[in-house]
Amino acid sequence: MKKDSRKKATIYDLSVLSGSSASTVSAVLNGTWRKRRIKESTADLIRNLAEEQQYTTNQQARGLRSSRSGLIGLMLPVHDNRYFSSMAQTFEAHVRKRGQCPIVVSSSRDPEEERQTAETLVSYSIDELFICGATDPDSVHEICEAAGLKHINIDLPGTKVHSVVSDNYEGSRILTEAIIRQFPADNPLSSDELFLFGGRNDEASRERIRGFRDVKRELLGSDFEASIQPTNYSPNTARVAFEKFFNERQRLPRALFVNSSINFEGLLRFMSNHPRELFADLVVGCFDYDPFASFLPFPVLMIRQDVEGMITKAFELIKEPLSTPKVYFLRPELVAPRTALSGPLDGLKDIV
Amino acid sequence: MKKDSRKKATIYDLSVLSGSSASTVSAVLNGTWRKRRIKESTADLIRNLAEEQQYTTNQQARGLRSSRSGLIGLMLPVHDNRYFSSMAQTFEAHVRKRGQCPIVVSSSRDPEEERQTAETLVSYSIDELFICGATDPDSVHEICEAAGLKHINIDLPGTKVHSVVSDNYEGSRILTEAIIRQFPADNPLSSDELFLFGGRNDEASRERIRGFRDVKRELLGSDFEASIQPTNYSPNTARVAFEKFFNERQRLPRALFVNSSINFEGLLRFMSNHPRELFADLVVGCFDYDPFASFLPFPVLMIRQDVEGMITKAFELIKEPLSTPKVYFLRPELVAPRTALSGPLDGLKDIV
DNA sequence: CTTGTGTGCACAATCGATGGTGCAGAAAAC
DNA sequence: GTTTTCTGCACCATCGATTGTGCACACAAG
Repeated sequence: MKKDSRKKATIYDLSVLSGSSASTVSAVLNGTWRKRRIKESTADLIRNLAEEQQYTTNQQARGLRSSRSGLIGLMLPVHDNRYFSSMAQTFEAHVRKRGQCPIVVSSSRDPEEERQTAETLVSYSIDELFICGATDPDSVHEICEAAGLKHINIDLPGTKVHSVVSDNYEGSRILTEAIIRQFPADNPLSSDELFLFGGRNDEASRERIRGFRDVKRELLGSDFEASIQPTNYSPNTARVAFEKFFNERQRLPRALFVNSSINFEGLLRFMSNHPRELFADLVVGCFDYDPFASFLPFPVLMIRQDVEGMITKAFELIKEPLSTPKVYFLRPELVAPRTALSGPLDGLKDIV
Repeated sequence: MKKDSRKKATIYDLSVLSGSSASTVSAVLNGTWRKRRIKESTADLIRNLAEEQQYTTNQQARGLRSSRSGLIGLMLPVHDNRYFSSMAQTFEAHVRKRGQCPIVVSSSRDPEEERQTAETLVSYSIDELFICGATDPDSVHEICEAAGLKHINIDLPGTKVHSVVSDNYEGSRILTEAIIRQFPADNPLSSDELFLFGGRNDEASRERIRGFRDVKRELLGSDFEASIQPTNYSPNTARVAFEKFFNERQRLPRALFVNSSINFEGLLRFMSNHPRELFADLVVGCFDYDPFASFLPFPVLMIRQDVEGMITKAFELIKEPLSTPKVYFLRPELVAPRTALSGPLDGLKDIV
């Protein structure tokens, strides 16, 4: 029987019902009651009433008082992509395990939007912020710093706090080498037949390009300026780049290093305008893993970044007092063509 | 010059600095100052100070007082899937446009977790809740109702408030028919060669199954009980179902209707254990669109649900006073094989 | 010079929880 | 029987904003 079934019960309601003070109710319900020497029986009474009244604590009030909220934020560039959505999925599982509330927000890789998003999150007194793939992590840092908000960089490193990123150089080397080895000895790939499309001037792309170039030089003897075709992380810009390439030479390279599944979608758009024969002998390496992409008609070598590892490491590091900011590298994994890996969804129990 | 550059400025700080009262500062900063007949010059002064002090309003305090938070929630089954992640992406764009803060949370299709998630969101006084793909929307409704929280169902309908869902029956008919027409007249598909895998006993699956059966009977003359193989929304359960089918008959059906891209991942897992020749003549229809899936080696017909339309409609409906709960159907779209559609990411400005 | 009408703002209660402090009564020590 | 030590809890300020109310002063009307 709620007094007013319309509005939520507060500790004051329970205080009246139980005959104790609001502070006693509060202590009982937030677990500090032993410290306050509340009788077991009083606690029981209050807990029962709370149950009966369907009491839940008002987190805004609690947060206001304690300047903490129980919210843990993850800032992503975008949602709609298997890499970032698995990041979100994995992040949520970790936060839930700690009994807190995950809040995932995207900021479109726009530095201004990143800052605004951070400001917004700060204004809700979130407890920690995981900054994933931010274009300008350091200015997000300033905002967090000013608010005394713990934070950490994932995927793209910053210089002000610890970062957890993929070992993009090594991953890129592995991928580039695998692409090259995909070709038979009697008809090997030559340097001018392997191009990298996608990415932009961020740390990840730079490292991948470096790995790509190094391996090309080591295994194919040389590289050349035009083998890198940055397109930004946009499907459409990538599509345009492929079209342009194709229009100029009437063919695609024999092998492509595609710098993210988002750019790979640009290749798909290109493909939809061209006959499938054009891709019969193509070999693609993609820095990112997408299960469907792995089964395309041509060999697709993929790099799966260690999302679970990054999140785990980030959770460890975020609580550490900041010494000098370090960057932790996690080695990503090469995924052979036609491979369906399990993902964060497999951790969920099957509901029938 | 902040007084204490460490802690955030409050209206009281600005009140001291400006020589006005806190209520004046508050009114100026939240826009109600004209109503309160504050002088333009006072307002200017305060706004400048706010800027200077990098004031941002504490949303917890504001929310506590006004029992609103500016947070708009979206509850998803899972993140890691193109359908739901595009839902999140689209939702965010809409919420941002309204100047509010999106918060996206997943609840694993677990009714208990759905309820808990709803409780949590309620305790943060979120302003509206979009319930997407919930297993038990009606008990989430109870929670929202009790808290006076506006809410709406998306993707899977409830009976207590308005719902916006795909026209699954019609979509399924379109898809089934397209699968059948994919086969040539001289070697047409027969009823016993077309199976539906995936889904479970939810409204969407039931409607899709109904459409599937109706079209089979209309175009192929008959249907049979075993043509439906529910597997739950789990990649692995789907894989097992395919394995079982294959072990029993040493082949796959000529054509498959796969009831969600999640189940399609189960087919991928099956594929990775079998030679590609096995799939040379396969035709797959999938209820969900994924750009990479569309380019697999065999023809993949896909249904793209109108995410943008659903979100838009949901935003319209959620503010309407509740008459009798209605279900709004949005017709999904058939996507031909090898089609790369643009998505919510294309709306973002290109940052270089 | 008084009454009336605006203008421009300050005051104070309030939202719901937290946590420091203090106090009454019981039990234990002397 | 008095003093000390525990128990068990109540009181109250506080977090930072919002908002209804009221008041002082200026100016116009009568």
